Amino acid sequence: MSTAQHLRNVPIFSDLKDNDLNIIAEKMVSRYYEKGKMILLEESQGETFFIIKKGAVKVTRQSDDGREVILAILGESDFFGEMSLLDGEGRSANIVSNENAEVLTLSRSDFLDCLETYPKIAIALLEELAIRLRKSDQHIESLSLSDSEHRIAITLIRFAQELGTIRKGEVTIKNLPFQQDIANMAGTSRETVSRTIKLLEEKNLVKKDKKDLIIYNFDEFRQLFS
Amino acid sequence: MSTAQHLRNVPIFSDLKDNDLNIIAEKMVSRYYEKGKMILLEESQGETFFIIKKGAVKVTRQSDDGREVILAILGESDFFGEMSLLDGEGRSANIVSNENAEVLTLSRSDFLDCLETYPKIAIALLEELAIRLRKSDQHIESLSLSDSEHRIAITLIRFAQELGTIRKGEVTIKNLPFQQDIANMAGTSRETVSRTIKLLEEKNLVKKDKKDLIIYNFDEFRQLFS
DNA sequence: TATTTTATGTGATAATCATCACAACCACTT
DNA sequence: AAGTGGTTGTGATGATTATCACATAAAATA
Repeated sequence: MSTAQHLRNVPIFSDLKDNDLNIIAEKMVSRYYEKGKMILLEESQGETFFIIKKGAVKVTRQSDDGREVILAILGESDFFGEMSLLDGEGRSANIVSNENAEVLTLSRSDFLDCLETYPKIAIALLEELAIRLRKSDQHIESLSLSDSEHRIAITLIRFAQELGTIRKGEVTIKNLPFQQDIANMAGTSRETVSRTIKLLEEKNLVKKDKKDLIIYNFDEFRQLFS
Repeated sequence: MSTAQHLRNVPIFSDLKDNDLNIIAEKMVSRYYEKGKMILLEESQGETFFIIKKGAVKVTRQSDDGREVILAILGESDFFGEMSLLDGEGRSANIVSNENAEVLTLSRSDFLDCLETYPKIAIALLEELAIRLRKSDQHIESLSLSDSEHRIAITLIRFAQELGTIRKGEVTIKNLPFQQDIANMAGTSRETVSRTIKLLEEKNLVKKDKKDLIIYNFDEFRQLFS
């Protein structure tokens, strides 16, 4: 698939004419990262905008003693790196490839030019940031007000929404992330995730199937926990 | 002061020519809210963009059982309401006036027109959303990784940055919010806030002075807790 | 297949912190 | 000055959950 065709799937570019899309596509450069590689380092200067062509990345923040929070897991057609381009501050999060990943990159100046030249892109980007802000707000609420069972359930809901496939009300999360990663998203410990998933199984709300997790009744599950 | 002059102080409008500013100013309508009034209700449809002319508002989310999280406290020249205008979703937060407040409002269509007509506004707005997203990320990190003392200290730092005045490294937060509000921002209980501030006083890091709070050495304080 | 590494399950224990229950305090109002 | 409503201080208690310490399982590598 050509670069332009990939861009077509990215929400912020989907409004553009083929012609304009090609112009942008030509400015983009592909890069590859092996699993576990650091793509962006916290505190470094942000000079690049990234679009995920293939694979997935983790957006994390780390404390001095090495514990990490996972702010988000991004997948194909998602983008990142825009924040420090927009406000000029340094990076505030680390980005690590979660699988072998291929990304398209755009330089700072090309990115900013795009925004000036195509107001539609700026508006679509605003929309995307609003969605992310909304998710962050929910995340903050759940960390502040919920106990660990709820926080973990909400984290599973997030995964279901981003990576799940639905079949008659039953959602299957293929390749559920490691318990440690779930814990880092839910703001709890790995052991608590283990115990809580067992608990949810005992309540007949979910079932583990090898590397997958099935939520029997997604609507009910959401009702229960959010 | 005229409406246009007020707009001049709002970051997203500050790049405009006087002429354009006046055109926008004419479309805006003033509204007043007494202390404690609900300005925007969660779940209602978002149809208006607001700029705070005078006073302050709390951005909150509430759980079924009535507990609330404070996501932010906004003051003069800050704005809100843009999220559901941008992504078309319903409101995700409540907005309550924290003091008697006066706001300027712009209708959905006028707001969206602005963005189309003046790309500079869209870009400035992107910048502002990026800053907010960054703050949210920090908030999430602190809720996930820190104990209550750190979370409360970080909340005080947020207040110091938004409402504080500096004098030779010493920051005074005038009119420190109620302990209950601090607790709702820090994701802890009112009692813990009381005990923790006492603890910080015993460590000679801060001092209470009637309704104000003084942080003796702001840089050191930040170093210690973030 | 055997071996090593990585991930998960589970009990026991201790630490943190929310909650309850008041007392004390402060700022207004009457 | 006394009363009232809202805010803050503080002890006692119990619940939740992190942490430690392994056992088990599964995956990767030799």
